[in-house]
Amino acid sequence: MTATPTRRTQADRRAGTITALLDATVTCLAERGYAATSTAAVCAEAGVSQGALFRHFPTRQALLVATAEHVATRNVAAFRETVGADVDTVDDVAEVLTHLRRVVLSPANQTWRELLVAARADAELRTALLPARESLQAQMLAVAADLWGARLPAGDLAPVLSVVVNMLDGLAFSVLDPDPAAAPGRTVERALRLLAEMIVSHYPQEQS
Amino acid sequence: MTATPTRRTQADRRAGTITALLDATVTCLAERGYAATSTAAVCAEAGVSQGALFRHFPTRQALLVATAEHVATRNVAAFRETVGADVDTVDDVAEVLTHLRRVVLSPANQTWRELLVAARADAELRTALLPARESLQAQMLAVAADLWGARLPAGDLAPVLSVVVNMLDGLAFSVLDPDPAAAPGRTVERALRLLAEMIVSHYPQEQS
DNA sequence: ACACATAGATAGCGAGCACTCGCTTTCTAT
DNA sequence: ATAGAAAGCGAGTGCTCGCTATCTATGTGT
Repeated sequence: MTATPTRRTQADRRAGTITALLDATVTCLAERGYAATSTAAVCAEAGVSQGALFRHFPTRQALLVATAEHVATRNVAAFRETVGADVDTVDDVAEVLTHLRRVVLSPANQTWRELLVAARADAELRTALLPARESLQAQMLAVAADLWGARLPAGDLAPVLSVVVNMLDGLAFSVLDPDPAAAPGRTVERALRLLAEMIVSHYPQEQS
Repeated sequence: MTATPTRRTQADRRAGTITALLDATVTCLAERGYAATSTAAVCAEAGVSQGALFRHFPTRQALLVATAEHVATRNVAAFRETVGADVDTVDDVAEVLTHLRRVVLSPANQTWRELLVAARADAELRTALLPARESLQAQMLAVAADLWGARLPAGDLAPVLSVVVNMLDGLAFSVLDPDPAAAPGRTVERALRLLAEMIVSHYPQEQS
C-alpha cells in the first residue's frame, strides 16, 4: 500500500494531463452534450484542477478544437476497420452498413457531431474546425476508395459515401434513447437492408 | 401619420404577443442556435419585455416546447406540398428530393433539429418533446403514403422514408455554410440523383 | 546544492443566464 | 364612471460560466 513515488519527467506529466483532459472532454461531450461540457465538468471528469486545464489550453474553444482533432484520427481508424469485409453480396453490404452504424454511434463520432452542431452557431469555432473537417473528409474518401473503389465509377464514390454517411448521421441524430447502442429497431434494420439492396443492384458486380 | 389607436381585445393582445414570441423563438433558434436562444434574445427579437414572456410561459423550456409544436404543423404542411408532384420518372423523383432538401433546410426544420439535438442531453426536454415527435412522425408517414403508397409495398414505406429524411437531415447537419440555401454543390446534387435512380429502379413502375 | 522553469491547485472576478416582483397600462363588466 | 382583472414592463436576484491572479509543488540545468 505504499504510494508509489513515481518519478515522472515534466513532459510525461504534461502529456498525461493533456490526454486525460482530451479523453474527459470526449466523455463529457458524448454523455452531457456541448453546452454542459463546462471547463469545471471536464476537470472533474479528468481529475485535475481548472488551473491545470488553462495552463495547457488558452481557452475552452482551444480545448474543444484539440479534442476534435484528437477524435478525428480515431474516427478514420474505426471507419477503416470496416474495409476488411467483403462487399460482394447484399448480405455483405448490409453487414458493412450495420457495422458502420455502430461506428457512427460511438462516443468519438458523437463528439464530432456535437462539435459540428455547435459550430453552426459559432463562426469562430466553425473556422477553427475547418482544417480538421476537410482532412477527415479526404481520409474518409480515401478509405471508401479502398472499400468500393473497384465496384463503382470514380465519380460516384463521393456521392455514394455522402448518401451512406449522411443517412447514418441523420439516424444518429434522431436516436434519443438513453442507450444508443440498443437494438436497431425494425424500421432501421429494414432501411439499412434496403439501402444495401439498392446499392448492390445499382452497381452490379463484374464477373471476376 | 396618425398612430392608429387600435382597439384590441385582451384575447387579441394575448394571441398576438404569443405568436410573436413563438416566431421570434423560431428565428433565434434558426440563426443563433439553442444555447444562444436566451429569453432576453427572444424578447428583443419579438419586441416585448421579459415580463411579457414569463406571463405566458412559465419557463424557457415551456416556450421551446410550444415552439416545437408550433413548427411541427408547419413542417408537415411543407412536406405535404411535395405530394402534388408526379413520381413516375427518375427526373420526377429527383425533383421531389431536391424540393424536399429545400424544405428540410428551412428555418422551421432547422428549429426542429436544434431542439432534438438539445433534447439528447436534456432528459426533461426529451420527454416534453416526445408527443410532438410521435405525432409528427405519424403525420409524415401518412403524407408519404399519399406520395408513394401506390408504388411500393406498405411495409417498405417507413424504411424508405427513413432513408430519405435521415439522409437529408444528415446533409442539413453537415451544411455549415452561412447561407444554407445556396447551390447544392456537385456531390450533393449527384447524391440526390443517385438516390432517385436507386429508388425508381428498385420499385419499377407498374404499367397503368 | 541551488536557482529557475514548468506544472498544478485555489480563490475569486465580471458577464450573462433564467426567473421574480412591484408597478403601470389597457381592456372588461357593472 | 368605476372597480377589478388581465397584459405588459424593466430593474433586480441568485447562480453558473469562462477565465485570471496568486500561490505551492515538482522536476531540471549547472
